[in-house]
Amino acid sequence: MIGRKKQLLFEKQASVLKAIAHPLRIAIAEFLQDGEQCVCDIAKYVGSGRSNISKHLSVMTSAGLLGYRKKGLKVIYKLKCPCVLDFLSCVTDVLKQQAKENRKMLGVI
Amino acid sequence: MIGRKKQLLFEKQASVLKAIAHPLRIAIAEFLQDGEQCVCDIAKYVGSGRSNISKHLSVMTSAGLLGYRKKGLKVIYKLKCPCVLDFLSCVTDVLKQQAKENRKMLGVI
DNA sequence: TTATTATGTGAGTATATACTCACATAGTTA
DNA sequence: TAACTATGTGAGTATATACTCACATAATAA
Repeated sequence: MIGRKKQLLFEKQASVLKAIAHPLRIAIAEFLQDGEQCVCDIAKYVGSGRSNISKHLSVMTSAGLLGYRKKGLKVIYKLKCPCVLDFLSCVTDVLKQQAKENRKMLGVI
Repeated sequence: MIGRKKQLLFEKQASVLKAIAHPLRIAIAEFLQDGEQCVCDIAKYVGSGRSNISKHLSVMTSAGLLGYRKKGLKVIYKLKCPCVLDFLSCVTDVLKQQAKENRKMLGVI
Protein backbone atom coordinates (compact mmCIF):
# COMPACT_ATOMS: atom_id res chain seq x y z
CA MET A 1 0.00 0.00 0.00
CA ILE A 2 1.17 3.43 -0.98
CA GLY A 3 2.31 5.91 1.70
CA ARG A 4 0.86 9.33 2.42
CA LYS A 5 4.11 11.06 1.47
CA LYS A 6 4.32 9.31 -1.89
CA GLN A 7 0.69 10.05 -2.57
CA LEU A 8 1.36 13.75 -2.03
CA LEU A 9 4.35 13.61 -4.36
CA PHE A 10 2.28 11.88 -7.04
CA GLU A 11 -0.39 14.55 -6.72
CA LYS A 12 2.19 17.30 -7.20
CA GLN A 13 3.78 15.51 -10.13
CA ALA A 14 0.37 15.00 -11.70
CA SER A 15 -0.46 18.68 -11.44
CA VAL A 16 2.79 19.62 -13.20
CA LEU A 17 2.14 17.08 -15.95
CA LYS A 18 -1.43 18.26 -16.34
CA ALA A 19 -0.12 21.78 -16.77
CA ILE A 20 1.59 20.77 -19.99
CA ALA A 21 -0.77 18.02 -21.18
CA HIS A 22 -2.70 20.16 -23.64
CA PRO A 23 -1.98 20.79 -27.34
CA LEU A 24 -1.89 24.57 -26.97
CA ARG A 25 0.33 24.40 -23.92
CA ILE A 26 2.75 22.07 -25.66
CA ALA A 27 2.80 24.52 -28.56
CA ILE A 28 3.56 27.33 -26.12
CA ALA A 29 6.40 25.36 -24.52
CA GLU A 30 7.83 24.57 -27.93
CA PHE A 31 7.59 28.22 -29.01
CA LEU A 32 9.37 29.38 -25.86
CA GLN A 33 12.14 26.88 -26.42
CA ASP A 34 14.10 29.42 -28.45
CA GLY A 35 13.64 32.28 -26.01
CA GLU A 36 11.11 34.41 -24.18
CA GLN A 37 8.07 35.82 -25.97
CA CYS A 38 5.25 38.23 -25.26
CA VAL A 39 1.64 37.10 -24.98
CA CYS A 40 0.57 38.64 -28.28
CA ASP A 41 3.27 36.79 -30.22
CA ILE A 42 2.48 33.55 -28.42
CA ALA A 43 -1.19 33.98 -29.32
CA LYS A 44 -0.26 34.65 -32.94
CA TYR A 45 1.94 31.56 -33.04
CA VAL A 46 -0.46 29.07 -31.52
CA GLY A 47 -3.44 30.64 -33.27
CA SER A 48 -5.95 31.14 -30.49
CA GLY A 49 -7.63 34.09 -28.77
CA ARG A 50 -5.63 36.17 -26.33
CA SER A 51 -8.00 35.50 -23.47
CA ASN A 52 -7.66 31.77 -23.88
CA ILE A 53 -3.88 31.98 -24.17
CA SER A 54 -3.72 34.16 -21.12
CA LYS A 55 -5.46 31.44 -19.14
CA HIS A 56 -3.21 28.70 -20.46
CA LEU A 57 -0.20 30.82 -19.56
CA SER A 58 -1.49 31.26 -16.05
CA VAL A 59 -2.01 27.50 -15.69
CA MET A 60 1.57 26.88 -16.79
CA THR A 61 2.92 29.65 -14.60
CA SER A 62 1.24 28.47 -11.43
CA ALA A 63 2.51 24.97 -12.14
CA GLY A 64 6.02 26.42 -12.14
CA LEU A 65 6.66 25.75 -15.82
CA LEU A 66 6.87 29.39 -16.88
CA GLY A 67 8.21 32.62 -15.51
CA TYR A 68 7.45 36.12 -16.76
CA ARG A 69 8.58 39.73 -16.60
CA LYS A 70 6.78 42.92 -17.55
CA LYS A 71 8.27 45.25 -20.10
CA GLY A 72 6.13 48.30 -20.79
CA LEU A 73 2.74 47.15 -21.95
CA LYS A 74 3.94 43.66 -22.67
CA VAL A 75 4.30 40.64 -20.46
CA ILE A 76 7.07 38.36 -21.55
CA TYR A 77 6.99 34.70 -20.70
CA LYS A 78 9.84 32.23 -20.65
CA LEU A 79 10.32 28.53 -20.02
CA LYS A 80 11.60 27.99 -16.52
CA CYS A 81 12.58 24.35 -17.04
CA PRO A 82 13.65 23.58 -20.59
CA CYS A 83 13.84 19.94 -19.46
CA VAL A 84 10.10 19.96 -20.05
CA LEU A 85 10.91 19.58 -23.72
CA ASP A 86 12.98 16.49 -23.02
CA PHE A 87 10.02 14.51 -21.99
CA LEU A 88 8.19 15.47 -25.12
CA SER A 89 10.80 13.49 -26.98
CA CYS A 90 10.04 10.45 -24.82
CA VAL A 91 6.35 10.99 -25.52
CA THR A 92 7.23 11.01 -29.20
CA ASP A 93 8.96 7.66 -28.72
CA VAL A 94 5.70 6.25 -27.35
CA LEU A 95 3.91 7.58 -30.42
CA LYS A 96 6.50 6.11 -32.77
CA GLN A 97 6.14 2.71 -31.19
CA GLN A 98 2.38 2.98 -31.51
CA ALA A 99 2.69 3.86 -35.16
CA LYS A 100 4.93 0.86 -35.70
CA GLU A 101 2.39 -1.46 -34.10
CA ASN A 102 -0.42 0.02 -36.13
CA ARG A 103 1.55 -0.62 -39.28
CA LYS A 104 1.99 -4.24 -38.19
CA MET A 105 -1.73 -4.49 -37.55
CA LEU A 106 -2.49 -3.20 -41.02
CA GLY A 107 -0.24 -5.87 -42.47
CA VAL A 108 -2.32 -8.53 -40.75
CA ILE A 109 -5.74 -7.27 -41.85
CA MET B 1 1.55 30.53 -37.17
CA ILE B 2 1.58 26.86 -36.33
CA GLY B 3 1.19 24.25 -39.11
CA ARG B 4 -1.51 21.62 -39.34
CA LYS B 5 1.03 18.80 -39.05
CA LYS B 6 2.55 20.21 -35.90
CA GLN B 7 -0.87 20.78 -34.43
CA LEU B 8 -1.69 17.11 -34.94
CA LEU B 9 1.57 16.08 -33.31
CA PHE B 10 0.87 18.32 -30.33
CA GLU B 11 -2.57 16.77 -29.97
CA LYS B 12 -1.09 13.27 -29.94
CA GLN B 13 1.60 14.25 -27.49
CA ALA B 14 -0.97 15.88 -25.24
CA SER B 15 -3.09 12.75 -25.19
CA VAL B 16 -0.10 10.65 -24.11
CA LEU B 17 0.80 13.15 -21.39
CA LYS B 18 -2.78 13.30 -20.19
CA ALA B 19 -2.74 9.53 -19.91
CA ILE B 20 -0.15 9.73 -17.17
CA ALA B 21 -1.07 13.09 -15.62
CA HIS B 22 -3.07 11.68 -12.73
CA PRO B 23 -1.87 10.70 -9.25
CA LEU B 24 -3.19 7.14 -9.48
CA ARG B 25 -1.75 6.64 -12.93
CA ILE B 26 1.65 7.90 -11.84
CA ALA B 27 1.45 5.48 -8.92
CA ILE B 28 0.64 2.68 -11.35
CA ALA B 29 3.58 3.57 -13.59
CA GLU B 30 5.88 3.69 -10.59
CA PHE B 31 4.60 0.33 -9.35
CA LEU B 32 5.15 -1.29 -12.75
CA GLN B 33 8.69 0.05 -12.88
CA ASP B 34 10.00 -3.09 -11.22
CA GLY B 35 8.04 -5.50 -13.38
CA GLU B 36 4.60 -6.53 -14.54
CA GLN B 37 1.73 -6.84 -12.09
CA CYS B 38 -1.86 -8.08 -12.10
CA VAL B 39 -4.81 -5.73 -11.65
CA CYS B 40 -5.63 -6.89 -8.14
CA ASP B 41 -2.08 -6.20 -6.90
CA ILE B 42 -2.05 -2.83 -8.64
CA ALA B 43 -5.36 -1.97 -6.97
CA LYS B 44 -3.99 -3.04 -3.60
CA TYR B 45 -0.86 -0.96 -4.09
CA VAL B 46 -2.50 2.27 -5.16
CA GLY B 47 -5.40 1.80 -2.75
CA SER B 48 -8.46 2.33 -4.91
CA GLY B 49 -11.41 0.25 -6.13
CA ARG B 50 -10.83 -2.32 -8.83
CA SER B 51 -13.36 -0.77 -11.15
CA ASN B 52 -11.65 2.58 -10.98
CA ILE B 53 -8.21 1.04 -11.48
CA SER B 54 -9.49 -0.94 -14.41
CA LYS B 55 -10.53 2.29 -16.09
CA HIS B 56 -7.24 4.00 -15.39
CA LEU B 57 -5.42 0.99 -16.82
CA SER B 58 -7.50 1.17 -19.96
CA VAL B 59 -6.72 4.88 -20.35
CA MET B 60 -3.01 4.17 -20.05
CA THR B 61 -3.21 1.18 -22.37
CA SER B 62 -5.00 2.99 -25.16
CA ALA B 63 -2.46 5.79 -24.88
CA GLY B 64 0.23 3.19 -25.55
CA LEU B 65 1.83 3.45 -22.13
CA LEU B 66 0.96 -0.06 -20.99
CA GLY B 67 0.75 -3.51 -22.47
CA TYR B 68 -0.92 -6.57 -20.95
CA ARG B 69 -1.18 -10.33 -21.19
CA LYS B 70 -3.75 -12.69 -19.76
CA LYS B 71 -2.67 -15.50 -17.46
CA GLY B 72 -5.50 -17.64 -16.19
CA LEU B 73 -7.95 -15.42 -14.39
CA LYS B 74 -5.49 -12.60 -14.11
CA VAL B 75 -4.59 -9.81 -16.47
CA ILE B 76 -1.02 -8.71 -16.09
CA TYR B 77 0.01 -5.21 -17.08
CA LYS B 78 3.46 -3.91 -17.82
CA LEU B 79 5.08 -0.59 -18.67
CA LYS B 80 5.69 -0.41 -22.39
CA CYS B 81 7.98 2.63 -22.23
CA PRO B 82 9.97 2.83 -19.02
CA CYS B 83 11.20 6.21 -20.31
CA VAL B 84 7.92 7.49 -18.95
CA LEU B 85 9.57 7.41 -15.55
CA ASP B 86 12.40 9.57 -16.79
CA PHE B 87 10.18 12.52 -17.25
CA LEU B 88 8.85 12.15 -13.77
CA SER B 89 12.32 13.00 -12.57
CA CYS B 90 12.25 16.19 -14.64
CA VAL B 91 8.85 16.97 -13.16
CA THR B 92 10.40 16.50 -9.75
CA ASP B 93 13.06 19.05 -10.71
CA VAL B 94 10.31 21.56 -11.44
CA LEU B 95 8.85 20.82 -8.00
CA LYS B 96 12.22 21.19 -6.30
CA GLN B 97 12.78 24.58 -7.90
CA GLN B 98 9.31 25.64 -6.78
CA ALA B 99 10.07 24.56 -3.24
CA LYS B 100 13.30 26.54 -3.30
CA GLU B 101 11.47 29.67 -4.44
CA ASN B 102 8.81 29.22 -1.80
CA ARG B 103 11.50 29.00 0.85
CA LYS B 104 13.00 32.25 -0.47
CA MET B 105 9.56 33.86 -0.33
CA LEU B 106 9.13 32.79 3.28
CA GLY B 107 12.45 34.42 4.13
CA VAL B 108 11.14 37.74 2.79
CA ILE B 109 7.81 37.74 4.63
C1' DT C 1 -23.35 -28.00 -13.69
C1' DT C 2 -22.82 -24.31 -10.02
C1' DA C 3 -19.89 -21.40 -7.39
C1' DT C 4 -15.88 -18.58 -7.12
C1' DT C 5 -12.47 -15.26 -8.53
C1' DA C 6 -10.46 -11.56 -11.47
C1' DT C 7 -11.52 -8.22 -14.49
C1' DG C 8 -14.22 -5.13 -17.54
C1' DT C 9 -18.22 -2.10 -18.66
C1' DG C 10 -22.45 0.96 -18.56
C1' DA C 11 -25.23 4.36 -16.03
C1' DG C 12 -25.38 8.10 -13.18
C1' DT C 13 -23.31 11.88 -10.72
C1' DA C 14 -19.95 15.26 -9.32
C1' DT C 15 -16.28 17.95 -10.51
C1' DA C 16 -12.89 20.00 -13.54
C1' DT C 17 -11.52 21.99 -17.84
C1' DA C 18 -11.56 24.69 -22.12
C1' DC C 19 -13.50 28.13 -24.50
C1' DT C 20 -15.83 32.61 -25.69
C1' DC C 21 -17.50 36.98 -24.63
C1' DA C 22 -17.66 41.16 -22.21
C1' DC C 23 -15.40 43.90 -19.15
C1' DA C 24 -11.43 45.41 -15.95
C1' DT C 25 -6.74 46.88 -15.30
C1' DA C 26 -2.40 48.93 -16.27
C1' DG C 27 1.05 51.09 -18.94
C1' DT C 28 1.63 54.36 -22.98
C1' DT C 29 0.93 58.07 -26.04
C1' DA C 30 -1.20 62.31 -27.54
C1' DT D 1 -6.67 64.51 -19.18
C1' DA D 2 -8.52 61.03 -22.91
C1' DA D 3 -7.63 57.45 -26.17
C1' DC D 4 -5.06 53.35 -27.15
C1' DT D 5 -2.79 48.87 -26.52
C1' DA D 6 -1.57 44.53 -24.11
C1' DT D 7 -3.03 41.62 -20.81
C1' DG D 8 -5.93 39.58 -17.18
C1' DT D 9 -10.42 38.12 -15.13
C1' DG D 10 -15.36 36.71 -14.25
C1' DA D 11 -19.65 34.63 -16.02
C1' DG D 12 -21.69 31.33 -18.64
C1' DT D 13 -21.64 27.17 -21.35
C1' DA D 14 -20.06 22.87 -23.29
C1' DT D 15 -17.43 19.02 -22.77
C1' DA D 16 -14.41 15.78 -20.44
C1' DT D 17 -12.97 13.30 -16.45
C1' DA D 18 -13.08 10.64 -12.16
C1' DC D 19 -15.56 8.00 -9.30
C1' DT D 20 -19.00 4.60 -7.45
C1' DC D 21 -22.31 1.16 -7.98
C1' DA D 22 -24.42 -2.64 -10.08
C1' DC D 23 -23.96 -5.89 -13.44
C1' DA D 24 -21.50 -8.64 -17.31
C1' DT D 25 -17.90 -11.69 -18.78
C1' DA D 26 -14.47 -15.17 -18.59
C1' DA D 27 -11.43 -18.52 -16.55
C1' DT D 28 -11.22 -21.81 -12.94
C1' DA D 29 -12.48 -25.03 -9.25
C1' DA D 30 -15.73 -28.00 -6.95
